Amino acid sequence: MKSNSLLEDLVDLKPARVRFAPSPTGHMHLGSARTALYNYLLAKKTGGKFILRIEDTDQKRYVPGAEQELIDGLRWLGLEYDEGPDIGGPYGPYRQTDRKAIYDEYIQKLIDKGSAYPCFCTPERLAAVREEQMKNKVQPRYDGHCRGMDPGGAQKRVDSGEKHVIRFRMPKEGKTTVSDHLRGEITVDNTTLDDSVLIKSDGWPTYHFAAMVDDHLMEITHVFRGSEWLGTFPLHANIIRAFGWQEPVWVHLSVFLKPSGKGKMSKREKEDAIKDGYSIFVTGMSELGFIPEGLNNWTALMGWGAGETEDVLTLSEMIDKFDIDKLNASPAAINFARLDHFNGEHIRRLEAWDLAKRIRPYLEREGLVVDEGKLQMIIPIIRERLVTLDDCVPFAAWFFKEVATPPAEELLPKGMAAQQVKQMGAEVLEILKGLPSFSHSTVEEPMRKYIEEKQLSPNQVFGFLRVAISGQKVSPPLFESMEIVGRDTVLARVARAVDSL
RNA sequence: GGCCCCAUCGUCUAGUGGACUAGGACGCAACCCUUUCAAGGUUAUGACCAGGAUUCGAAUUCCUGUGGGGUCACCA
Repeated sequence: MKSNSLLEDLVDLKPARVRFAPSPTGHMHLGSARTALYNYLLAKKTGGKFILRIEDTDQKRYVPGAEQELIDGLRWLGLEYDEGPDIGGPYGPYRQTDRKAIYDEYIQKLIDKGSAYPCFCTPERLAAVREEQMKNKVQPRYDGHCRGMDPGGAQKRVDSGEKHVIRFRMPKEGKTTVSDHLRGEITVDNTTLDDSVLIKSDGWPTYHFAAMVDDHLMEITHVFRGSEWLGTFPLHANIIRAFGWQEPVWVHLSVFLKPSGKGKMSKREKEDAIKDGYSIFVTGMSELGFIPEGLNNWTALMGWGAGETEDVLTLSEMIDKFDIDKLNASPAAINFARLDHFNGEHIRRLEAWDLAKRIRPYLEREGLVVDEGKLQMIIPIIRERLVTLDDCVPFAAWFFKEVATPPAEELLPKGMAAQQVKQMGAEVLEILKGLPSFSHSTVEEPMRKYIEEKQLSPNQVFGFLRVAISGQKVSPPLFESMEIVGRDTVLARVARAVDSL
């Protein structure tokens, strides 16, 4: 519920305890990155705590290495957490599989209160019931077979080791009203709610139970989660109310849609994204040359109206501006072109030494031996040309390796014959050789003078030199490049080009 | 299909009854700058889903429809 009463503003500014609670079942998705970011921003904004909790109660879906990837992803994004499985904290443990005793204790409390009950129905019976319901066009729901069982008798069967689950005893009458910070109040008829499973027959809790218990015990004040939880929101509220606990502020974030805006990313779109040089996973993004500053900025603004004008924001500016009242409830289509824009902007804002450090791996990945001094000199002439870090390869790789003699057709500027170019090259070479010093400023002037004398266009002379020296039609600015590769290399490559014509 | 959520330029968004001739950003187009590619600068195109209702006045409130999304597990 949007509110700007003074009282609620003050409440919002109390230090928040927020958590990012992923399950280690695969790669870290862009949507997760945004959820983590919003959590982080609110924690920093209010001077609160950002917590990482691993929700790994489903061993069937457990993916080895996924937890580490999550942690690495968070660190890479710059979203340091204050409490988590690998660093500990006063509310631990932070991995749900390490909290089994806690869930056992709390489910017993719920059973004792009469708000939960053991259910001995077999999966086969449940499937049959569901099938029958579907056939009769009624909504598939648990039929309450074990709901009315005598607690003492049920307990005996449990004690004897009979296989069972624990279900929530959902109120059968009335309505449940829940409140989402972005959407206001949502009221549903309790008849539409189900007696959901809280503890599975393997003894582990479901999300519904574990997350509610943990959020309470960890004193979570705000829950950011995807809108896919809206359907089970009333269930969660009822569980919390059955315990008599206080609810956190709920913020259900909208989902990311595929670029067309029609539906969420499918397998097909994920493959298309890869083909286009993008990814919907955080780790993929870093390999593709995106930087955390750019990625954070991009995801932050999908679902958040940060301001009227300035869109390029650093993490600390985001903390400054962050406001959960400004979050948007409508779904947002992924727009990779916008990511390019933010990434380029943030690359240009990096300190030269920082950019050099970040670019180096992409060059080395190409098998190049990168000289630090040279790299430093290259930064100023390529930085505004980079959209992603790996764009440095086409612009800068040639500085660090031998380049093959370009084919004649590449060497010839438009509308010039080979003989003419050969002569031009020879003349230019002579001028270059005669220069007392060799820097971008001492080279440019004589070159321009030559162009004027010969009534040539800059394109003709510079184009030839560019290809002769870099081996490419596109390069960073010519004279700065010449200075960096050095006089000897320039002379040798120009001479070689002239000879080849 | 039931239930729930959402609805402003192609996309992300600003907008909380009059300051809206609806603002910004990305993209697209044009021009300027220019040795290539960029970056930068200037300009242009471009939207309140539809219909009712409330009101002196609606992008903003309400209703209906339509469209889109989510969810209906012993997954999270």
